Amino acid sequence: MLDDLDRRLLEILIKDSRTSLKELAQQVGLSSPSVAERLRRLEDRGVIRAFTVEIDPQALGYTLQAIVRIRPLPGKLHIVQKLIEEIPEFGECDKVTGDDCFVARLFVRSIGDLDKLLDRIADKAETSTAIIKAQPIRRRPPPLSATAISNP
Amino acid sequence: MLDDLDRRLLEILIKDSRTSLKELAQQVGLSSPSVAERLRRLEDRGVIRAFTVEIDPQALGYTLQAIVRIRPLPGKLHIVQKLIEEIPEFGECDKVTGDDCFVARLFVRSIGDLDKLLDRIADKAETSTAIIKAQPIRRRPPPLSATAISNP
DNA sequence: AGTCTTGCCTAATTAAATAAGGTGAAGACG
DNA sequence: CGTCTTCACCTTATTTAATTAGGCAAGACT
Repeated sequence: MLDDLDRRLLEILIKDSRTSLKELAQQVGLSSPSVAERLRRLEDRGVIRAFTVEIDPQALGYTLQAIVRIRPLPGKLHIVQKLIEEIPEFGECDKVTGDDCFVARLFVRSIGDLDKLLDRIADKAETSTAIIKAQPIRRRPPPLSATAISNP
Repeated sequence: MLDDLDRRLLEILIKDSRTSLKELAQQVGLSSPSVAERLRRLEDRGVIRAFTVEIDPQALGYTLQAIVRIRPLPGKLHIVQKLIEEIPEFGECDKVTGDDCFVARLFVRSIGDLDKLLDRIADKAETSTAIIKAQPIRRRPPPLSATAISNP
């Protein structure tokens, strides 16, 4: 699937996607056109979904994050999903097995805003909210090479 | 905090962080050195945390994701946290208020791997696992400008 | 009023990305 | 068993972008 060079290129790009082809090339021992070609293929294959910037919510005034578990009332599932998608403060939402149909992440500037946002869903779903106190692991990609578990 | 030009630059970079300074410059009506300077300052201020690539877990064989709620047994909190951090399949972990001390995202290649991973925590914490069936909202940054809620 | 700072500009320089064309090894096939 | 094709890579030349240096104007500060 991925060879060792691909993995090394990805590791570097995850840390800094602005790394030049030249720099990438010498780190892995290829020429820059070869690196360019590999990257193009990683994108084509969908391994690299996007080149992007990571924004710090705190720096934007979003000092509070919460995990919200959402159980739409009977018949309200689709309306609830649409509603969530349209609220930009939801920074992530997963539809999961179990009673809590959705698990979502909410970015807010204050507890007041949290309350206001949850009110907008309150008549269509039950919610349980947990305020995030710390982030032991911030978003990171899955392992690129075999791990203790996936390849024992 | 951020002016309108900063926001427009960020919006473009979020979509594609490889956008050239020249391109950015003409999109917002500045010269490229000016854009370069603004980006530098956005980084210095910590608004832009990093330039990175988004990896597709599926393309790497991680076809399954789960949300795991973790309640460490008495006295095991730190050990559990350390354990989680060291398992690369955890792609995210938040420490939250409430009974479920941690809420984490797990990337796995199979149900079997999920089971093996949870076993490694089983003697130190209680866990509740929800398999992700769909992702109505994939990771996205908080809103850059005022919203209905945060500025009513 | 004078001067400092800030944010921007243009022009020149340096550096990087891309395009074109060639080489050699591995596997496919007559 | 040899030849042909494909593939991944290389180097070099060209194009394009980033950076540096220096200057200008507006608003803040003394």
